[in-house]
Amino acid sequence: MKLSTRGRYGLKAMFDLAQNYGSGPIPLKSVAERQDISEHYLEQLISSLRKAGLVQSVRGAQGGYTLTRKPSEITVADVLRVLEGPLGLVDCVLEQDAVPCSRADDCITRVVWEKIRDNMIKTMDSITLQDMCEEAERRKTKSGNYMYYI
Amino acid sequence: MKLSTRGRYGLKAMFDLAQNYGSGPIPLKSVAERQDISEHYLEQLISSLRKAGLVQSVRGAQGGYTLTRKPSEITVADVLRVLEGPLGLVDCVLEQDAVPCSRADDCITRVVWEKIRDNMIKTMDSITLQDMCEEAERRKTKSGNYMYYI
DNA sequence: CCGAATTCCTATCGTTTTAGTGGGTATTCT
DNA sequence: AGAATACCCACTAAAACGATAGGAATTCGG
Repeated sequence: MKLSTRGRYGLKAMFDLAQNYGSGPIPLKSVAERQDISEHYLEQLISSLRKAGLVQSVRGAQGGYTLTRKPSEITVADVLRVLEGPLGLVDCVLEQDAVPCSRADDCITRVVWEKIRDNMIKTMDSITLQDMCEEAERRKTKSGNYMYYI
Repeated sequence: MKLSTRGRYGLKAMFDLAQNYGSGPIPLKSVAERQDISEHYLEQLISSLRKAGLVQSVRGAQGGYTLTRKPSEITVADVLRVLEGPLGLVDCVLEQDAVPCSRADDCITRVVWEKIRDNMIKTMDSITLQDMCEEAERRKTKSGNYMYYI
């Protein structure tokens, strides 16, 4: 029931771009270093994100990636859908292209998976990259205050 | 982000035992047939469930498995914990034995995974095998009524 | 105009996990 | 005795995972 590294790394990268939103294109190398991810592997993930329209790229020296929308307009669900595929814990209740099982009509476990999926999506939809940046800000402030006490 | 067949088949099997709760030991063969699962494979799953104390077995002819608690006292989360391991979408926020990452202190994505985990568990904790049996009952009744209209 | 920085692309690969199957032994009921 | 059942350990084919390899194309700065 684990997320793959695609989703984990991808969200980290998107969060990084959100934190640097407004500073022009961010080279992937710096994202990879800050987030401690293999740059080459991250390339593949960001490629998916670009094709999905969540980021845009500038090629050549001084190039890099930027979010195509404001951090407040990109949710965790948006990112995970691109990198992990349609959301849902089992194939028969995916948001998109669900693969129905033979006994879909009277399958009770299916009802369970649907409930879990809906709750999961609700949570993922409710968190934006902006929220994550604000949380990071709060923490920075906290530890900043802490410094004054030393 | 998919559940493995362990969790899927296991919940089906537990639901089957719940529907037959009170009818003495249910042979695995019949569960496997009704739920359309390889009996030999299901053996391995039920073995985990037995060791975890969710079912008990009676050996020999006319033997089989029964739930150790009432269906109302077994939740979906109970079953999935046994078959899928500690709940959580990423290793660093598992309920049990979480594997902290290097930057656990200021990892913001971690906060996101925690929220998702908590919501998922809340949902899974709220659904019992009893609930599933009642849902099945409702459907049976419905299709029964439907027959009268033809 | 050159060279460094960067995105972009396709292929390959070792490891781990998954979803079983095989081939039995032990126990209990009829 | 014989059938039905639980129980156990090993094995395996296929898929998924998490990269790595090796470059081509583009763009900026000096």
